[in-house]
Parts: sequence; structure tokens; C-alpha cells
Amino acid sequence: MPELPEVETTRRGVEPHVVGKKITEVIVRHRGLRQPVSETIDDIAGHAITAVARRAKYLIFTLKGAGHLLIHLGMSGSLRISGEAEEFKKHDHVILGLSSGKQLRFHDPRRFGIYLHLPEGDPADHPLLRDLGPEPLDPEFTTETLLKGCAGKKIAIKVAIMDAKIVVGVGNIYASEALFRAKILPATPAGEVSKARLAKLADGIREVLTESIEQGGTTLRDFLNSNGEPGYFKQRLFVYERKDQPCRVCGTPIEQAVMGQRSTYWCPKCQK
DNA sequence: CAAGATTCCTGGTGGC
DNA sequence: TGCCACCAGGAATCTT
Repeated sequence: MPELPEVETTRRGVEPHVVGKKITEVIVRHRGLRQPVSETIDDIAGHAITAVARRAKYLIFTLKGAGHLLIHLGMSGSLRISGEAEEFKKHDHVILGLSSGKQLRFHDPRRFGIYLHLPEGDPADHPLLRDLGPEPLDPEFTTETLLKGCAGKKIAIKVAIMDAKIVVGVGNIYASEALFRAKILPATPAGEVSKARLAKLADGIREVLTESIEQGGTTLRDFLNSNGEPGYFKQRLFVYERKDQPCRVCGTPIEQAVMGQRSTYWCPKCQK
């Protein structure tokens, strides 16, 4: 489900409810995520949450005196603040009771998510984070880094910008959207896109992610923020899931094909 | 190596 | 209405 804007929306929604609060209780209702929920997860009870950060599509909770929590929402995960009296939903897998009396619930029907406790060390050194590429909204993401990532590559540019070693956070929706904004056909081999066009693409990636965050992310089917509300960026999508519908710029029907095993959308007139 | 395919899992949708 | 095939915001791990 969630790409960078949805994860950032979640971070911003959750942060004010958890920072400064102590974890009073840990309830694990289903351990079987993409990796099993950490065996040491119960040890975080009694410790306060001091910060909530994001790296790529991961959320990192800093726990005073108990290391960090590393959470990934996978394809269908969400974090929600709820009252302790609220009944558990079917796929509420991990619940943290907070000193405010509220709860932070991790809900994930498909269980592709990750919920790990890192008792010690710098989370940036964890194998899941260690080899990640640049953050698209940080200054380290430049035309040069994108050029370096694409150099010599025969894979479609659309597949390349979804590769977390080249740039993180760009998932299937925003890959198509960024290419539309940069007027680049998604099937173009990554190594054949000129530096000038990669500069446009870097701009497109930054713009589409920033605008989506401002709108609270994209709700296609089931994404809800930490308050249970949808994101409003869907109405601003130019191509994603708009096969055969008229291009919002030129009216030409939007085309669709599978690239890198994922549905890809583009306008055959606006994009070259 | 790079590139492509498969895998984990549940739920919603559309065709018959 | 039921059944079934197919598809879905990710990404590690296979095979080719």
C-alpha cells in the first residue's frame, strides 16, 4: 500500500500521540509478518518513545533506554491511534498501550510488513537500512546520483527509479506519475535517458512526492492515516490506474503495460 | 553481474 | 449468490 508519502503521512500523524509517552503494554496477536515480530518486543514496555523518524518506507521509533523499533508497512499495513476500549480489528497484529491511555495499533491484512525491536546499535547499520540509496527529498538526491544509478542499465527507467539502491521511496504509483511529469516513456532503457531528462525526472520525483505528502498521501483502496482518514492525492494522479481514460493534459487515452511485474501507466502523446 | 520471475498473504472485484 | 481467476501502494530471494 504505502509509498513514501503515505509512510510520511503516517509518521506525522502518529508522532504527536506517541512522542513523550511511555509504553505501558505490548500485545502481539500475530507474530507472522514478513519476518517474525522480534522475540524481545515485550522488553520495550516501561520505556518512553522519544522520536519517530522515517528512512525510505521504514519508520524508526526511538525508545529511551531500549533501542529502537523498526516498522515497515509492506503492501497493506497501517498504524493507527485508537482508544483502548475499541475492539480489535481482525488484522490488528501488534498493539502498544501508551501512558496517555491510547493505543498504537499495527494493522496489516497481507502481513508483508515488518515490526522489529532493535535493542541496541544504530538502526542505520541494520541490514534492512544499510544499503539503501538516497532519500529523494534530501539534498543528497541529485541529477548526478540518478545518472550514476542509471548508467549502463538496460532495465526500463520506470523499474530503475523503483530500485531502492538508486533512490528510495518511489513505489509503483509515483514511478508512473514522476515519469509523466518528466515526459519520459516508462519503457525507455535507464542508461539511454539523457542527463537533461534525468534532471527533469529528479524534479518530477521530488514534486510528486512533496505534493502527495501535502495532500495526506494517495488512497486507492484502503490507505488510511493514523486518524483513520484517507489521503486526497488520488484526484491529482495523471496516469496511475487511468488506463483508457483521457490524458488530463492532451486527452489521449492513457496506456498500460506490465514492467518489472507491475502495472505501469503513461500517455503516449505527452511522453516520449 | 544484471535482469527477470517468484514468493510471502488476504481481500476486493469482475466474469460466468 | 457462488465460485474462481486475477489483481493490489513492497521487496527479498530465487533463477536465468
